[in-house]
Amino acid sequence: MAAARAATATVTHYKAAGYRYHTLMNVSSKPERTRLSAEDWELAAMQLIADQGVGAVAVEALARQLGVTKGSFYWHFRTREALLNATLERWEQHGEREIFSQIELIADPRERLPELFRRVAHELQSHRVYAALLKALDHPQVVPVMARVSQRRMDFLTTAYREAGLPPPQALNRARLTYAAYVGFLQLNFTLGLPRINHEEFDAYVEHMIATLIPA
Amino acid sequence: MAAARAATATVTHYKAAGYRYHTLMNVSSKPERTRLSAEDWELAAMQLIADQGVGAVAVEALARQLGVTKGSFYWHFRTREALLNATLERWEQHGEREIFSQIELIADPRERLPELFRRVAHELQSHRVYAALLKALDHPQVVPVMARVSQRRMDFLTTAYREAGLPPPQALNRARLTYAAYVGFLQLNFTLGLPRINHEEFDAYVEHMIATLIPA
DNA sequence: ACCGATCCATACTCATCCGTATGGTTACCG
DNA sequence: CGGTAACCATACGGATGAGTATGGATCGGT
Repeated sequence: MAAARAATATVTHYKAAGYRYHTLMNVSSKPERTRLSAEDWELAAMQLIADQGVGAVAVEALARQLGVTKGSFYWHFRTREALLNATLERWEQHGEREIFSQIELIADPRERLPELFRRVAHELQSHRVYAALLKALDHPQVVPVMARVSQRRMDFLTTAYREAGLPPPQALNRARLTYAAYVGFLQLNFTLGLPRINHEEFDAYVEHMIATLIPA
Repeated sequence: MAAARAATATVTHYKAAGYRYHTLMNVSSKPERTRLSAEDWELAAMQLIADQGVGAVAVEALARQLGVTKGSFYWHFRTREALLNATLERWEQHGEREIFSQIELIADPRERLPELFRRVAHELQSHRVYAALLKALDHPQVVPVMARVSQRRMDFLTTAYREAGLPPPQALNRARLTYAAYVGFLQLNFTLGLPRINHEEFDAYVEHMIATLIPA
């Protein structure tokens, strides 16, 4: 009765850099399962959030996807809520280093903002979790996380605009405008699929953003 | 056994202008129920969407709020999906006339955009449904509606920017940027509650938007 | 080789919510 | 005033998903 296990196989870990690797690529042979850890559940949950939103994080569905049953889950986590919190916290930690570490290496403050825009624009796959979390703000667990993350990013933008020459009050408003444009863009694209903008036109849009929002 | 009826009373119809009026304001007296129509259910659903999102539209919850039972609902609608579709369609119809009818009366194209910005900014209560619908784009029923509405608004913005003097390609990109800023602003405010911006500072932000996005 | 700790499967309970069936009540019309 | 259609209540069935109980399997250390 231990069949129906290698059914849904493709796991494709979210940034599985350096983690334990027991993804099963084979089609219908032995599942070659390793035992799972709490981390595995969190990563799978994160992937699920990116693909289908926070609401899709159900323990039985996750268990099927990982090739186990609920029994495993409730050993690692006390409740579904606990998994969500752990996953969100992991995302918050991991996500901070993603952009800021790279950007702060750019010496010239004038070049920092355009470069930030271009990089963010071309790394969209990494922002799918953020977009999914935006749509889940009615869920009380995600609100504080998103509030912290958004605040930090806004602060970053504000100082960047100041360093680019804007007087403080304008810098704050420009940061608000920029961040709102970023958030809105996420929504209007890979959640709503507005007239699927193509590559070169997208680049033109990014350059237009830079020209409009960043002071010469 | 017909008690537990005047429990949840406050209905506060969404724009109940000219509709049948059987909202019960009294606290604990007779509910003075009139019989319901399909329209009543749609309005209540719309209110619920604005308050708690699309996912909260459950027929038994709605029935409780309206002081009836499911039996009523399934007389007016074949299914829950049907109610959602009807509600969304009603919103789409009703929402179109809301802004455009007023704005197109403004003769000078140069004044049209700033005026649009100011009005939209001060009528935020009316955009709560739109914000809730943005968070429900994983729900297949809302996607086509939002696609149509967003496309129409984008087109409106694009021609407005052209009339304000921008060359066509720039006008399109500026419209994209503006609309993204609008959408993002909705998210970051009454779903996420970022540092609750106050009134005068908010006006300053709107003027900053106008100065930044609208060509002199 | 054994044994305790770790990990997982099976089989439940319980709550929620959509939808159906059916009979009762209220309004309206001739 | 009587009857038909519109409206609603009650009581189901069935599906889903969270959480619990408990015993079996597996791993690591000694």
